[in-house]
Amino acid sequence: MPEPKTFPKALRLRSPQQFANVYASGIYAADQTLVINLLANGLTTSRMGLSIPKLSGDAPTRNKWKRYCREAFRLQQHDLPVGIDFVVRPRKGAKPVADSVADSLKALLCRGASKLEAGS
RNA sequence: AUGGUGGACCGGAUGGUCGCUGGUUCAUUUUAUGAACGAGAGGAAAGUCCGGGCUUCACAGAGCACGAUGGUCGGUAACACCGACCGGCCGUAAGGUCAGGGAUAGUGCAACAGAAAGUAAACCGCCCGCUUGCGGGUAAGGGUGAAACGGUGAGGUAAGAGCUCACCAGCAUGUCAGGUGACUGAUGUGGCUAGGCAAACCCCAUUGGAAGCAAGGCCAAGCAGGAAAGAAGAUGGUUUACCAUCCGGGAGUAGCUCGCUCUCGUCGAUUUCCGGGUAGGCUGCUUGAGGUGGCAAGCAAUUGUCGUCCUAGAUGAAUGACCAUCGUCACUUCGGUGAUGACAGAACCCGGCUUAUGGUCCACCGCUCUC
RNA sequence: CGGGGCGUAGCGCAGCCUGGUUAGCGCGUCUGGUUUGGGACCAGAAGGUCGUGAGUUCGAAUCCCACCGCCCCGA
Repeated sequence: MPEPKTFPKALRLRSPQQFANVYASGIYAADQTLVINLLANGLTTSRMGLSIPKLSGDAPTRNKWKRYCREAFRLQQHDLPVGIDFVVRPRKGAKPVADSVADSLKALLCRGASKLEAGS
């Protein structure tokens, strides 16, 4: 029986306070596609927040970013490190492509998790 | 076939798997979780350029100021929108386009050139006089300019001139006919010339209260106040606390004045400055000038009536990903292969306008060729 | 949702309100002079769709309208 690949509200960051905490940690990882800020949350699951600025493009383009990021997290969530709050934002100038977003998310989270352990 | 003009429509369809948002029902039931069912971006959702609905501000009352609109008639909840018609301009035409009221209400503007740029004016020229350079007459001719105070002909004269006359153009004004009207057609009179720019100020007519769903209403939670400035009282009723009138101060009526409302008059309204708390939930929130089909009225915009349908409500913010079949397009070795797009994403809701953009169809016009 | 401002030479600005004759100023660039050479200095030159498109006017950077881009406020 495979684990359910859902994405309810409990797996999202929803308040300005949560976002501020993540940014305050100062730990991040980046590549050609994405930039991710991380913070250990002490829970058994990871939670994702999205920050798509106006510079990323017009409204349809920003929607694409959000949907690709959510899809990437939903489908891969059981292969990713747990107990992390993180905020995803697109790299300046990058184009929203589904495959590269998924690869980038996984690689950056693994890298960020090891950084968190090293820091603590 | 080719070039053009105007208009209408569409914005892929069906099924499956995994997700997301909110709705209804059921189950567990403290929050919540699960299951089933059915719903889930646009023609422009955009720009925010107009007009409304709705809500609040307490009165929306007057005058001034400020803004908007500007052919006529109609449509509409309303408009700067739409329809029909009238007039000017552009186009061979189909058609397009126009802030399209007023220049004898007033003030103003016109560089350079040119003699002169607006109650006209004499540079050259023409004519007369005296005389070798001036005085007078003259707007027919030259030249300048975007624009120069009507055109043609005849009379007239020293030379000329609407100086006079005829016709034409144009202006003002009256009558008749048609039209609801803008206006059109015909005709008379006047005086011979009145120029352009009001997207220059302005005048005229019509019209506009302001702010916006972060409006507004309800609930929960939470905190701490301090400093400075600061007006004028009087009379009457009279159970020393209120009421009434006058006077004065302040606030509101997002410009000013009046008016109106509220409030205070030393036990201190109010204003300014510093500091402190909250940034949660519910509601407004989707059934509406609503869509769609028939019939009727109207040239049309649109309206009436009957039937039928219920069709997004998010809030770190849903509407997505993959697969199959069909459709469409491109390439093609006719087996297939590839693409499935362009502009673009609801945030209180409608009516328009503007801008962006892929395609299909229809009607009409010009030219050439063929039958 | 509401309000305001800007766009002119490579850069920073003026001119716009009140339309007109060659669209100016500073820095920078180029050429020449001066110097052994450079800098500084002196002389001269080049460089402009006035954001885009329509309109009003004889004439538009200027007035009017629409659009594009950028910036800043308020709730």
